[in-house]
Amino acid sequence: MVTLAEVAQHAGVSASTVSYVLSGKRSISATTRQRVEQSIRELGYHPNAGARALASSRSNIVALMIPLRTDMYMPVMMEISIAVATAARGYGYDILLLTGQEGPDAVRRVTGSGLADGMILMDVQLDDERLPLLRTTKRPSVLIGLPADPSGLTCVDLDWSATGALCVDHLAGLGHRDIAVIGEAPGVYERHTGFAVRTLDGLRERARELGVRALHRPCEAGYDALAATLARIFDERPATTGFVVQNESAVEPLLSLLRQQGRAVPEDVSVVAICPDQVATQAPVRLTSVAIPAAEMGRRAMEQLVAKLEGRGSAEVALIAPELTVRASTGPGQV
Amino acid sequence: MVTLAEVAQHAGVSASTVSYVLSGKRSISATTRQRVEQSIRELGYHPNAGARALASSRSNIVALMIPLRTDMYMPVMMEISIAVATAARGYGYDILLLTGQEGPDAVRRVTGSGLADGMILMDVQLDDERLPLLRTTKRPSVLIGLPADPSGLTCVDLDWSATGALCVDHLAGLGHRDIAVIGEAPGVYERHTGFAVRTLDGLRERARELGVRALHRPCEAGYDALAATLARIFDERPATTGFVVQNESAVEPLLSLLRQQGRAVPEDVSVVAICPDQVATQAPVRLTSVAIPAAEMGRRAMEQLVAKLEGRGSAEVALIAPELTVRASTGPGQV
DNA sequence: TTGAAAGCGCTAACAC
DNA sequence: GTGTTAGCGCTTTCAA
Repeated sequence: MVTLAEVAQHAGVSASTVSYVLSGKRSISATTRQRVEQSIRELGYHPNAGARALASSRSNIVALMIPLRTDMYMPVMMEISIAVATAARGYGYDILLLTGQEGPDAVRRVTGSGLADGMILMDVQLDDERLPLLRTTKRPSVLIGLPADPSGLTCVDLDWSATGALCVDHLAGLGHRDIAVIGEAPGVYERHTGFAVRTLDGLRERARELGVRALHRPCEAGYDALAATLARIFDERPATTGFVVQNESAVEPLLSLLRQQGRAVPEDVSVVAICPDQVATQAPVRLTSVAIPAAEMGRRAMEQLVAKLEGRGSAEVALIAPELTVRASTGPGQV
Repeated sequence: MVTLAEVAQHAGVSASTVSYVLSGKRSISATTRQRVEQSIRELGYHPNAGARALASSRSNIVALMIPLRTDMYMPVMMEISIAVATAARGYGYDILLLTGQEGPDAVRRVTGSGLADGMILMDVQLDDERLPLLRTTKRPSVLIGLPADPSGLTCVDLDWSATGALCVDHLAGLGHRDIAVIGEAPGVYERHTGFAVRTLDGLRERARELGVRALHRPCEAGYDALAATLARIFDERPATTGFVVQNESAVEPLLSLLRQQGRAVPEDVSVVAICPDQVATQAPVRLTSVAIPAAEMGRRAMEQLVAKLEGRGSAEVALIAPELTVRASTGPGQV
């Protein structure tokens, strides 16, 4: 293993000079720099991460806590993770992957050991049990998601409440008066997962304002579960002409079933989805949808974290405005 | 920040004693151990990761390289990652998440800096450019996937070749003579991704042995792409009665289209899928399928890696035998 | 069963 | 612009 001292000797300079060439923390003459860089290349030197972390008390690692659950839509989680990791490398950080299984203990462990300089948390619940810890730790953190009380925390999230409202706006604007919401699995609401609850709240409030009826039904993954849910909906509200779907695994089954039942989309029934664009555009009917900007969320979370790590930036909530793209699944309701 | 020295002082013992209590590498009297553990708890001590890594030259971190691409089925990647991370914690390791974007350089960086003690690589191509490096590095690694030449490497994978053969066996056994294979996106084959190529090879060979005709068509994600692919297949081989699908995003569209065309599954046409059980059981027709044992692959990869890290275990290929579960999507072919 | 002490490789004062 | 050096907090001989 090549050490900094060996590089220094090879280049005929002192250890600190090599260190400063690497960090750029003080000016170095062009010739010295070149000599050092040459030696580094020739010897194949790589700075030792542990020694660096010990001496500088910075690991250049950021922890990312992902959910362990299987009722969340994995591609979105994955896209966020990849965006975080990619952005992190751009700032010189690596990502430590933590699953939610350790819960708050993981925060303590990572934070206490100096393993990571900061952390990003996904799958935030309204009353998340990790929050008290985050507020007291000196290590910076960023949430992807918005808890009930974000005070003292930095959060990045889609504005889910506005997303719900936007869906109603669109359908109501087209003349739909009876809307059904096909939601995430029941467990998601039972855990008080922020995005699902807020979407519903925003949607219901706007519906009330506009005098539209909104019926919400959670739905497990799979064709059969959706079939049952759909049957119940038409049973309770036969006049339903508009659907809002916030459940990726329900999208295809829904379209398929409506078709089988002879309900044409968008002539008889309109569907708005809250899902990644990829899902919306790959469905049998191109779906009018509010996109989930997974990559942007990941990227912005990392940006915020770096700002905090560098002493800039502070506790704040950054909500991304939802955008609804009209495609082929929505049309006029009753005239 | 609490240090080991402070704990030692508080407990009235030497630093080395505290260290040995923590590592268990030498016997400690019960009373001493209790005193030390008490102090650790009272002071809220967490060993510093950097110092540990520096002194022991082991970071207790394992790198996991995941693909950056979006044409792989994310839920499987995610499930593998979670299984790896979960297993890792059980062995006292944390996971460093690397995306494929840095390519071989990531291997060099992580390996050279001592950031990770070993690594696990996903999305392995037959002629993967990272392999030469892995063979020469002293740091242990495990591939999830099987390259063309696995010599000197440790690999864990589903036996994809046997998987392909198994699908043909099943369909041929039911009397189908004309089989169509709906595969992954073209790019997956163009990159020579191991699992896709091997599945196809195994399938074709068995088809030849059994005198069955097999037509392979790659397929991009999405409803429209599948519709085009399906049309071509029936155009070229109108007598096709059996399908093998190795493309999760094609499953629902396929069933939906067959239904629309009046081809009943399994009465007119049989479908075997190669996909996670979750996909197979949630489809509108419960699919006969060969499961992708994502969690098992992740767990076993981590097991192998730990074995190598501890000096046990060595280069070897561990193939998981495929299992075909008969469900409702396959039935007798022409009589 | 325990202690003392020499590093591990790097960073960042502090000197010049 | 560059060199010297004192740690960073832990592991692990060596010695008792």
